[in-house]
Amino acid sequence: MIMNRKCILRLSRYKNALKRLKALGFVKVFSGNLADAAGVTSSQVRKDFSLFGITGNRRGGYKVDELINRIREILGKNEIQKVVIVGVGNIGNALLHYKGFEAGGIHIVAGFDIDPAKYQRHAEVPILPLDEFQSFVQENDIKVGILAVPDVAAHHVSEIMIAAGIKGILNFAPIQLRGAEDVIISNINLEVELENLIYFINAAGKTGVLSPVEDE
Amino acid sequence: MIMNRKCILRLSRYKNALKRLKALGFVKVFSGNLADAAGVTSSQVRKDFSLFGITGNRRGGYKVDELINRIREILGKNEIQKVVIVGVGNIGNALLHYKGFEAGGIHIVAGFDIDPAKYQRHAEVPILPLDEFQSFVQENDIKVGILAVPDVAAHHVSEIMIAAGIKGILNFAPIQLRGAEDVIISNINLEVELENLIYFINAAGKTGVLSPVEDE
DNA sequence: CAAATATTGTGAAATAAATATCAATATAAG
DNA sequence: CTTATATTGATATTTATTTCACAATATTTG
Ligand SMILES: NC(=O)c1ccc[n+]([C@@H]2O[C@H](COP(=O)([O-])OP(=O)(O)OC[C@H]3O[C@@H](n4cnc5c(N)ncnc54)[C@H](O)[C@@H]3O)[C@@H](O)[C@H]2O)c1
Ligand SMILES: NC(=O)c1ccc[n+]([C@@H]2O[C@H](COP(=O)([O-])OP(=O)(O)OC[C@H]3O[C@@H](n4cnc5c(N)ncnc54)[C@H](O)[C@@H]3O)[C@@H](O)[C@H]2O)c1
Repeated sequence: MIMNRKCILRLSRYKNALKRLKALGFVKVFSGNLADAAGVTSSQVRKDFSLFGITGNRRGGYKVDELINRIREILGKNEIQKVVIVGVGNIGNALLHYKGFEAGGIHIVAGFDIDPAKYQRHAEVPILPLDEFQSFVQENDIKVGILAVPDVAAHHVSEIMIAAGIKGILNFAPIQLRGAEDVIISNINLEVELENLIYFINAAGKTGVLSPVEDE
Repeated sequence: MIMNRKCILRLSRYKNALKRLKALGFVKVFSGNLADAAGVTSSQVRKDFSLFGITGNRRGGYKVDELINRIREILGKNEIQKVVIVGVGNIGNALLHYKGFEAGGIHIVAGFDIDPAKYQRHAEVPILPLDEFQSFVQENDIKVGILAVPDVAAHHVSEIMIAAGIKGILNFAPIQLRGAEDVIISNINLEVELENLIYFINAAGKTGVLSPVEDE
C-alpha cells in the first residue's frame, strides 16, 4: 500500500481535530464536521479514509473514539516514540522543555551538544556530549532525531546521526539535507516560510489575488 | 500571473541554495547544479524559472549574482520585512533571539505577551503587553506576525492579530487556524511532523517501501 | 570558421491530487 | 412497517504538478 506523505500529514491533523471535537463532547462525527475542523473538504476526508480502509457507518458517520484509535494504530504511535535532540541551543532547548509532545505519546529522552557548558547528565531529560550519541541511540533503540545545530555543522551532524542508526530526522537548519537510502528527512525552514508569507502579502497587495490558505 | 505556494517555496529554497553555492565560489550555475543543491529535478528548476520569466544563457547556465537578485526581487524582500511575535515563551523566545533571519532581510521588531513578568520595554527587541499590539502594528506598518501562544489561546490571539491589520501569520500552535479572506496562515505543527517521520519509519520497516525524501 | 556539444526554454505527455457525483444503505420520521 | 432523508464509499471527472522530450542556441573544440 503506497501512501504519500501529504495524506499521512492529513491523518495526523484529523487525529488532532478529533481530539478537540472529543473534548467538546462529540461522540460521533460526519466527514463534514471533521473536514471543517481540519480545514479540508469532506470528499478529501472520505477519500483519505478509504485509502486506509477506515470505514464509518452510512448515514451514521464515524465514532470519535474508534476513529482516533484507528488513526493512532495506522500512524504507529505504539511502536516508536522516543526522540533525541542534537544541538541544545535556542531552538533545541525550547523543544527539549516542551511538554506538549508527551500527550501525543512522543518522548524527548535526551539532548546532545558539543558545548560542555550545556551538559546536564542528571537532569530529567539529560543533555550529553555528542560523543555518547551513538552508544545512547543504540542502547535505547532510538530511531528519530531532531537536528538543531548551526547550519555549518548540520551536514556533518546528520551523518553522525545516520551512522548511529537514526532513520528519521527533523531538521531545523536552513539547508536541504539529503537523506540516505532508508532515512527520511523533514526540513523545517522558518525563513522560507516567512518569505513565503511576505511574497503572498505583496502579491495580494499588488494584484488583488486571493491568498491560498492551506499549507501543504 | 497565478502562482502557487509550492512554487514560491521552491524559489526561496533556490535562493538559499544559490547563496551556499556562491559561498563555495560558484559564479554561474546550471539548472542541474541548482537542482542537486535544492533537492529537485533540473526540469523543475527550469520550469519554475520559465513561469517567472527568469532566463539564463543557453549552454551558459545562469549567473549566480543575477539569479539571486532576480529571485529576491520576485520574493519582494525589499517591501515587507518587519515581523512581530505574539507569545514569548519557549518557542517565541527562541525565535526572538535568533540572529539568522537578519541576513535574509527579515527583522523581528517586537514581542508581545500577557504575562507582565515577560515585559522588557527597553530591550533591543522589546517585549510589550498585548494591549499595545494594535497601536504598535499600525504605527509600524507590520504585516507579518508569528503566533506562539498556547493552543487554547491561539484562535483568540489570531483574531486580535488580524483585527490589528496583520496579513500573514506563522502559527506554531497545534491547531489549524482559519484565515480571513485576505489573510494567509502558515501552520507549523511539529508534532504532526514527528508523527509523520515515525509513520514512514515503521512503514519502511514493515514493507520495505522506500521513503519519500522531499518535503512539501 | 565549421562542426560538435551542452544546456536552456517550453509545449506536450504523464502522473498525482483533489473534487464532484451518485448508487447503496443506515437511520430517523411518520 | 413504510417512506423519506442524510451520509458513506467508490468511481469518475477535473485540476494541478511534475517530468519528458526536443528544437533553439550559446559555447567550446578542432
Ligand atoms: N532559533 C531559531 O529561532 C531558529 C529559527 C530558524 C532556524 N533555526 C536554525 O536552527 C538551528 C539552531 O538554531 P539555534 O538558534 O538554536 O542555534 P544556537 O546557536 O542557539 O544553538 C546551536 C547549538 O548547537 C550546538 N552545536 C554546535 N555544533 C554542534 C555539533 N557539531 N554537534 C552538536 N552540537 C553542536 C551548540 O553548542 C549550540 O548549543 C540553526 O541551524 C538555525 O539556523 C533556528
Ligand atoms: N516549545 C516547543 O518546542 C513547541 C513545540 C511545538 C509546538 N509548540 C506550540 O507553540 C506554542 C508555544 O509553545 P511554548 O512552549 O513556547 O509555550 P510557553 O507556555 O512557553 O509560552 C507561551 C507564551 O504565551 C504567553 N501567552 C499566553 N496566553 C497569551 C495571550 N492570550 N496573549 C499573548 N501571550 C499569551 C504566555 O505568557 C507565554 O509566555 C504552543 O501552542 C505550543 O503548543 C511549542
